[in-house]
Amino acid sequence: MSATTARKERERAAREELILDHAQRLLLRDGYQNLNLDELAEAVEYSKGTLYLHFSNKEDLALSVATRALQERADLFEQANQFTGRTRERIRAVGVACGEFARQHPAYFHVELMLKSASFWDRASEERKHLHSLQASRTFLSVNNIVQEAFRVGDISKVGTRPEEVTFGLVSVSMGSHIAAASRELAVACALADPFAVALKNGDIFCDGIGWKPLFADWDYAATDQRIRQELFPQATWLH
Amino acid sequence: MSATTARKERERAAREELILDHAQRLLLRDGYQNLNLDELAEAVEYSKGTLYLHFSNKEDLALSVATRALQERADLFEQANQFTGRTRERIRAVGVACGEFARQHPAYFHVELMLKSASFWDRASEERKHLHSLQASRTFLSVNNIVQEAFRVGDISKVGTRPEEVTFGLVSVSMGSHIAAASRELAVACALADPFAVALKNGDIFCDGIGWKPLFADWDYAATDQRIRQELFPQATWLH
Amino acid sequence: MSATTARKERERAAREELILDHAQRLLLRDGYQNLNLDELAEAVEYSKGTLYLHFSNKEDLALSVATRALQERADLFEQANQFTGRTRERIRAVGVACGEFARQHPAYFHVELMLKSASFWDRASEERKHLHSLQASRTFLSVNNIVQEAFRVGDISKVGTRPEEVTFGLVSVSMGSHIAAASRELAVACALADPFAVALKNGDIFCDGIGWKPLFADWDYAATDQRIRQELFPQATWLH
Amino acid sequence: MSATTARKERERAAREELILDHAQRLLLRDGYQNLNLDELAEAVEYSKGTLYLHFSNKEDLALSVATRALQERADLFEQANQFTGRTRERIRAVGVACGEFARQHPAYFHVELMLKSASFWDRASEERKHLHSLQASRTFLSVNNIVQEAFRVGDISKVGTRPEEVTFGLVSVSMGSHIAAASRELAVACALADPFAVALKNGDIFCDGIGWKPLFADWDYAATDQRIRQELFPQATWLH
DNA sequence: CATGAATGAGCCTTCATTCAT
DNA sequence: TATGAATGAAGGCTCATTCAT
Repeated sequence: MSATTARKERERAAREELILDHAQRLLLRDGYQNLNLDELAEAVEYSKGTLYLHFSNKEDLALSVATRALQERADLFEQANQFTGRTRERIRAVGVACGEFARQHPAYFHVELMLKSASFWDRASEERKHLHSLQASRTFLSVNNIVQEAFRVGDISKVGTRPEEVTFGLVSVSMGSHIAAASRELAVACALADPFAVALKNGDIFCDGIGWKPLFADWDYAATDQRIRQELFPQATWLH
Repeated sequence: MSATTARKERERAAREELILDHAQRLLLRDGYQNLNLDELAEAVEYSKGTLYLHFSNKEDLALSVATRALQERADLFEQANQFTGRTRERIRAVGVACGEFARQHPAYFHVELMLKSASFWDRASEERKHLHSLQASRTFLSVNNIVQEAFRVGDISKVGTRPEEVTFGLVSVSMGSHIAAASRELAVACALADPFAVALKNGDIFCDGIGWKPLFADWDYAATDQRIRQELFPQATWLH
Repeated sequence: MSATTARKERERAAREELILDHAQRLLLRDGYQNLNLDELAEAVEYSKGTLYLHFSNKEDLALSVATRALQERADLFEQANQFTGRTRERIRAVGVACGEFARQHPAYFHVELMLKSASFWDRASEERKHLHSLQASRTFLSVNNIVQEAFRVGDISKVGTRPEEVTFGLVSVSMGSHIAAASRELAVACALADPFAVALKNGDIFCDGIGWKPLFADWDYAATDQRIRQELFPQATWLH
Repeated sequence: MSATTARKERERAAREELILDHAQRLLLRDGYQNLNLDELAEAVEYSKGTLYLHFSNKEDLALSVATRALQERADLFEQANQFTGRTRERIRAVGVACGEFARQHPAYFHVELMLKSASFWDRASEERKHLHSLQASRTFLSVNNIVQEAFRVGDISKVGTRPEEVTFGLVSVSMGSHIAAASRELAVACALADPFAVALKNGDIFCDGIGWKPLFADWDYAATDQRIRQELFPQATWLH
């Protein structure tokens, strides 16, 4: 690849990022159906035709937005996987990463749910669809690996339960908490102070429920949180 | 009211149900934005104008679909509330009711999430909006009342936790589980046998996690399930 | 005709008047195209079907409104024709009648202009169309008769001008003045105090212009006005 | 601006004129409410979407039609204002211009009246509304300036009458005559030979009526007409 | 005769996608 | 390669008219 070609490729990638940035903003504001390509083109200061040089259609574009967010999520999860300590500490690191992600992508789950619409996948390109499932796998495996390790080392000893069931439970609690927390009405009715902290707390309860050692009461998780903060998210100021 | 008027009223109500049935089907298949009133009219075999005799606009119609489902859910929850026994048995009855509901409304949570779309509530009639929040309250209170009772009688003794936080957790686990279970990919990856049973199991784990007595291991919940089945859902054949 | 039939006929006529009253009100408020038969039926407290027992379609209804107003106008004009005195006094009586009519039918000319829409006459019933032109003739002749008389007795002696041209001029001045006066912008720009008086004044100027005797300056028209008021509109309190 | 941009701009303006031409034709034939954008798009041989690249909605389009005609009218009036001579000669030039305009826009006044419909102005763009009132002012001032000059130089000496009242009268006579002349029935009843000449004649009568010197009988207005014809409308063949 | 529920053609407007330049 | 003018199908909503009761 010549130097010129390389530069052009870099410029192209940068522009794609720019498009995705604005598309994400508009998607979160308006939802998929109300995403207007005229407005997007205006926002990125490129023509509508140029958008189509990057994405073969609107579905493709939206899927890319979701995939990019999912990739970020997977990156954070894998980063959290580097955390050393007991398995429950490590799954906690993933929980913190998940919260951090939710803080940066306030309505990610709504975008994700948008993708469930059956008619959606018909028109997206195969390549984009593949990329998406790749990131989904990375996310899933990050959690599942820790759970399997927990079973292996005896931190979880629940008989009659497969690791995947625990992983599924963790995913459910996390996703459910973030979606429920995003509901103004429910958050008000329950007088939630910090909608992000609540997901972590629900995760704790779930882990205690399956007897994942060390139990919340038996360990200084405040100290663990401090380590997570220092080692994984040193730049973040939001973790208390 | 004359006999004729009464009959007409009945026919009107029946037709409204018919419209809602088909609207629900199309909503689940296509999502709100792709719901096509022409197609709906065709499906119910009434004219488009007739749809507008029942609902003042598309938003009103979709909201009615969600409200009707939510009402059914609230009915089941209140019915479950009649169940006698320990508080954890009673919350289990609600969990069973929730599973029953999910079985009958496979994608209810997606419809519910659709309503979160900001622009949605602008055009629906005040009456329909009121009806919806009414049913939402009934659902919430059904759970919250049991949780409060559990705190009162000492079945839950977790310090530093308010009843509403527990309720919020239960809602999160339940909703998260049903949404996650509806995701084909995840269900396959986790090799879930029964997607509805998993929500109940996650609920058990969560309740154990907060130390809601009697814990799962300390009680014959199979017997409780049998009572629930007999007393609340005698007609249902799906409870194992 | 039996007594019962007669009573029914009276009731029918009364209802038709009621319909026309409300239709006129709605026509002036909304214009023809925005006239809504649902709203009209609601207003008259009869069903939409009943409207169609009186009028074969919407055009027919609107034409009837216009015809009824025109008939009132023709009645007033013929009444004014009874006024005794010089021909110019008599045409003044018609002018006063015209102003009185305009006061009672603030936007009559707009309704009349509405009827000019070419496509309008296609669907109205022949009978209604005939009735309309009948009233139009009565109006025209009321004016034209006086003008012819003025030529005959020498009150107008303009050579090279036919009576019909004068009549046409009078109609133009009157209609133009009332329409122009109904235009807020123009009325404000010209600082018009009394939009109805201005039509009369323009008529005076026009009559003076053709030398219709006695000229405005040569006669006590204030006294004439008083007579018109007493003899033709004794009940009206608005004539100054 | 590059040559290409300039050419595109020209083409755009030309197409806008084309749209307005057909829109005007359809408006006069069908009225505003019956103006069908499908038919218009068909007529101009551009797509409906293209219409919306020029006009933001139907109201905007119709207003533009009216404004364009009004602008032409204002241009003619200001051109007539250049005419030199006695004030009454100059107002006659405006009258001739008005007749010329009416000849080219047979039903202009109906379009103008259409704009009076209350609901009309709600949706048109501010810019178009501003343009319209601008042209309306130009038209009004063209007449009013001459009238004021006539008062100033003593050509009109009618006491107790403000210039604006005279202007209002002239507008009324002119508008009324053109509207009345457009009415087939009335024109036939009055056996009008030339419906455009009659407006001029009514204007003469009105001017004589207020004593605007030189009176019609005291001046060779045929010669004035000839000068108007030569100086203002040399290309027109219709002035007799 | 009177009703009013039901109809369905019709219309304005939007916006994803294309393609000539 | 990048553009943006042009497209035209699609969809929500209205309302005059009909007709079974």
